Amino acid sequence: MYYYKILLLRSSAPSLTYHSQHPLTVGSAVSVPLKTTLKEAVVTEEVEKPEFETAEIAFAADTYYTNEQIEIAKFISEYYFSSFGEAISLFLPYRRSRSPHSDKYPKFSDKPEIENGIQINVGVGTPRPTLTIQQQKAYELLLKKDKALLFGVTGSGKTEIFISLMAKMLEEGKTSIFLMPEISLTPQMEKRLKVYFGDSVAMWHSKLTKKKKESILEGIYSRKVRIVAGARSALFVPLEDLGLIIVDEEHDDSYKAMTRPRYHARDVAVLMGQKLSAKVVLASATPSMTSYYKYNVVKLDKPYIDARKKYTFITGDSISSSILNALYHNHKAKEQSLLFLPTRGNFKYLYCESCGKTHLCPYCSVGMALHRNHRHLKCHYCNFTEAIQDTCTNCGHTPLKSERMGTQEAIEVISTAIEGIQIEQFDKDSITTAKKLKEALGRFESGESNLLLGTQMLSKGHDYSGITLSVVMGLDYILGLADYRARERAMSLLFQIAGRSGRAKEANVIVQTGDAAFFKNYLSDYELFIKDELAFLEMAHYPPFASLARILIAHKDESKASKITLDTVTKLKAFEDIEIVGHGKAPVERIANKFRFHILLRAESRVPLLKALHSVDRREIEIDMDPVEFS
DNA sequence: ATACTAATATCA
DNA sequence: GATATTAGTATG
Repeated sequence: MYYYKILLLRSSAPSLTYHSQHPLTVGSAVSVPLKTTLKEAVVTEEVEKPEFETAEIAFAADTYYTNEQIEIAKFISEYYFSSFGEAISLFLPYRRSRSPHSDKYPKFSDKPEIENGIQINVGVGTPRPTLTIQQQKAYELLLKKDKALLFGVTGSGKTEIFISLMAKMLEEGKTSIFLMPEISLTPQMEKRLKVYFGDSVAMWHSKLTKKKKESILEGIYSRKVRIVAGARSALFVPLEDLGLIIVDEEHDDSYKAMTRPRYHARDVAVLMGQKLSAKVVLASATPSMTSYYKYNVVKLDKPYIDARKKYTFITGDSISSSILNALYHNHKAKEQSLLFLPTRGNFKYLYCESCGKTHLCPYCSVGMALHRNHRHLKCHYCNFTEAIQDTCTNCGHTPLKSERMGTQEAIEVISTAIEGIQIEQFDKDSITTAKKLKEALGRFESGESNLLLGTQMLSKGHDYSGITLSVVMGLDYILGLADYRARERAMSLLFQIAGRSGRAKEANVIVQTGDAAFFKNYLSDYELFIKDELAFLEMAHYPPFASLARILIAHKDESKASKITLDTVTKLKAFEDIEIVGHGKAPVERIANKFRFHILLRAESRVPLLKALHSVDRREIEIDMDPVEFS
């Protein structure tokens, strides 16, 4: 009889011991009886016969998790504070060879052309895009590096480089993973990749049907699929001989998982590359401060000088007459426009209409939030509270504004003002399915609609070549968020949205902000912004110059939530090498009838943070390492 | 995580 | 006192 410790998938239960008639290998996927049902689990360790009675492992699947997968899952569970069962569930297991007798599953170096009698797409026939001199240079630089950040403005042709790299991998008998931040971006990319890779490429994301997933997995197992492209979850597919991981739009916060395990796909990709000796390429037109600071930067310049955009800065916070005017004239000229509004959040911040500055906490250099009950202002970091201000501390302007407009309202205003304008609403509320996305983009491309109006969704990757006018609203709101990356978020957003327009023709960009000087400074050079911002982050002790963790406490009983928060803070105070930046009610005080509190922690490096956090009782709190969301 | 059990609140 | 709701605990 053999005894094994097993861990339940998608469970935070501790490891349990079961027995088996037959020997099993560590990593094997198994099914075990627990209470009344069968559960999926993983064999993690062989052990001696224990004191207590054990149940028998029901059956072993023909799939298994590799040592590397187990190691990475261990890292994820320890670093991001999830159970191992939750972490390993991210991965899809490999499948054992179906032919146990001819058990030579040759590595590609042996005889790459034929595998189980199937001809695989290899080498010679792989078509490749023609690269410009700039692209070729970047491509060759990337080939030499284990990991690097490809920094290239929109329209500089990063995708051709990705395709060349993946083609190169294909020729070497290696596979590739290509990550993009949003499911909605996959159809467009699929079209481009299929041209070069045909059936060797498969698109993967969490919304695929079970059937579709199975069919793709079959392709992966049979080595027909050699490239998997898709959203976050594509990082965990069981590709053999992985040679390359590309993380496109690496600055995008969608790579950070918002549910447990709260991992950051970009960071896990880098770790995975290291573990599997696969190349990692991060890419963006507006790289994150962290990646720019941490990795080798390969710059990709545009083959021509981009002088096609004219920026106009206006103040205000609503759809003003100048915006309506510009939209009207563009519409009259039978041209297409784009209008951006930030997502409507739950919170309002005080800002000055005149100079654009947000009213800041005197201790934290973050925006003071106007509280729901409207009776006071509060800093979400240190809990500092003060009376509502009426006058701008920066320029003396009175009164301060706190209004914000949502997409729906904007559409009403514009369609009333401009007769006959067809507006395409482009946000999470209206674009709920791939079909709706396709239809909306289709209507816009065909010219059926004239104005694309939406939220962050507009900034992500879609190519709207015909746009000649972009209006960017609400940047002041983003600048004023209680988030140490508020400036980065506002700046990258502006660059991303501006990058969507004027690809084919000359374009106007209207930017509504009270702080035009800040944006103007950097319009022609995002790298200059990065350098200045990094200096700020270093001075203010924020990542990448410090490590952050956020603790979330949610409980139906407000006093209980408060007590857990305070107890945790007390425990953490014993650790001298970590700093409790602040604690108190979370900006969104109540979700799903639960009261929410939070604690923000900071340390020089991740090590003391992890040490302290592993010592506290984690049953009633949720730990978010390297947080990107503070609501 | 989830099933099960003990503890406690709710109600006629 | 019976039942509904919640808190606590063991699972092999």
